[in-house]
Parts: sequence; C-alpha cells; structure tokens
Amino acid sequence: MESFLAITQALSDENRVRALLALGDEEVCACQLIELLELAPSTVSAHMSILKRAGLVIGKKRGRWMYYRIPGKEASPVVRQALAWVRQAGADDEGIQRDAVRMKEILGTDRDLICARQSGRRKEPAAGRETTAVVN
Amino acid sequence: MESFLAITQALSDENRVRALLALGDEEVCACQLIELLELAPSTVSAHMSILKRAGLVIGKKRGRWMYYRIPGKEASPVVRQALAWVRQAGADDEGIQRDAVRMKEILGTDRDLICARQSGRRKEPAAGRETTAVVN
DNA sequence: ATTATACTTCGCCAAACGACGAAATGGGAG
DNA sequence: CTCCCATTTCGTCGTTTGGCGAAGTATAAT
Repeated sequence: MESFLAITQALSDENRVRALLALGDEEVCACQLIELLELAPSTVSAHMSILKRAGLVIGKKRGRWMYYRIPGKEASPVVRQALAWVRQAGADDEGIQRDAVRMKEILGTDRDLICARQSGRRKEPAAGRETTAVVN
Repeated sequence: MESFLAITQALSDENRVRALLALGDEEVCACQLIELLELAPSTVSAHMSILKRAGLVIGKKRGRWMYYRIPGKEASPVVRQALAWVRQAGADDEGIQRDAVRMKEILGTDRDLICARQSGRRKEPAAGRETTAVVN
C-alpha cells in the first residue's frame, strides 16, 4: 500500500506528470526538464526525487549532469501498469502534446546553451546599469 | 489532464483507496463504509465526494441511505484502466485483504443495527444517568 | 406536523505540499 | 589546488488537505 500510495501521490501533481511524460523513451537531463517546466531548479529536483521514490523514474548521474529515464522491465508490475495508464491518459491531452513538441526542440538544442541560458536567468535582476546610485 | 489529476488525487489517500476497494462489486451504504474506516461521517462523506468527482464511484440515494458502487462500462476508459490498476495493486495488499474480510462481516450485519451503533457512538459522553441535573 | 435519523456542508485546526532562494554538495576544468 | 557550475538540501512562506464536531438538509417514522 505504501508503494502504491507513493505512485498515486507522485502522479497527483500536474508538473510531475508533465515531467514524467516528457521523458518519453529518451534519457533527459535535469536542465532540460527545468527548461520545459519553467520552474526553479530546486523545485524540479524535488519533483524528480518524488518520482524516483515512487519508482516511476530512474536517475543516473553522468559527469556534472543528472539524467532521468523511465524504467523498463526492471520496474515492478504495479509501476509498469501505472506507466501504461499515464501514457495512455497523456496521449489524449492537449498540454502533454504541446510539451512533447517543445521537448523535441529542447532535446535538439545544445545542453551547454540551455544551462547557460538558465544561469543567466538566475542572476541579472534586470537590464539596469550597475553603476547607478545605490538605493539607500 | 484535469480529470486525470482528479483520479490520481482521489487515489492518493489511503482511506479513499480502502473505501474504493471495499466496494468490490457490491452496492454499499455510507454507514457501512463509516463502520469499516472508523472515521467521522463527515470525513467519509468528503472522501466519497472526492471519489465521485473523479468518476471512480457512483452514488445513489435510496430512501434515507446513500449507496455507492464502482461504475461498469459507463465509465471512461481512463477511469476503467485506473480501476483495473487499483484492484490489481490492492489484491496483493495485506490491509486491503483484511478490509475485505471485515467488509463481509459488515455487509452481513443488519444496516439498522450498524446505524444505531454509530448513533450511540456519536452521543453518550459516558455511561452517565440521563436523569441527572440539567446542565445550567 | 413533528420528530428522528442518515448524510452533507461549514468552519476550524494541524499537518502536508509546492514553490522559491540561499547555502551545501560533488564533479569537471583551469 | 582552486574555481566553476549543475544539482540537491535546507529553511521559509502561502496554500491545500484531512480530520473533527456543529449546524443544515432531506427523507422516513410517529
């Protein structure tokens, strides 16, 4: 029951379902999921950790990057059935389809470029000159 | 997506899963679910309402009683697949099996007796005489 | 018509959740 | 060794959730 609830809880958040289905059959880097979901890295990390705990996703660190994928036959029957169910439900979903298209773009983009873009987004409060007077 | 999340959210609480699986193929009265789960009537009512909203359960009022059942072919494919999945997962679960046994007892007991027992539980702070002085 | 009763709705509380930014971690790169 | 940077962990905040009892609603029973 515990492991079953881990799955339903993992699937009960829209962003997690989006992340899960965005994986498809590829191996996807964390930064690419961050790019897709447009959430803070820490938030995405927490989501992926919940999906991992449920067994719906497998994470592997390679170099500096973290790659996620959906498990195959190594998954328990309950997990496999859950995955089949989500995929089925997702296939009919407008937003999931849009995500799939967007994900293809992202996967076609250079990873370093994506990460650089994200680093830029994290800093740079706005396009203001750094020499302007100190706000007292 | 919305309706999918309604299902996963409904299934992400242990007591709701218990209630759902306790229905089996029978038509079960609210008071019998209250008896099984040992929760306040208002709590069980809220749970069943969430299961209803997800389409996992159908409620029908007959006389004073509210009967719940699991939908058959009238359910959407996504719901049907979800139900198949939960049932599969529940079949292996220790607690769900115990619930099934207990549910048989409850279904074999007279409904009026069950309701009476519950009324008794709601009132009667303790075994005090009812003739004692009026509480000003 | 009034009362009893089975269930639901409402208002409240404590706990869990999702989001963020800041700080910590760990694995190249210089 | 030191720095850099992708990711995780931690602390916080506002929202949602699950629980209860009290009050409300609807349907017999008297």
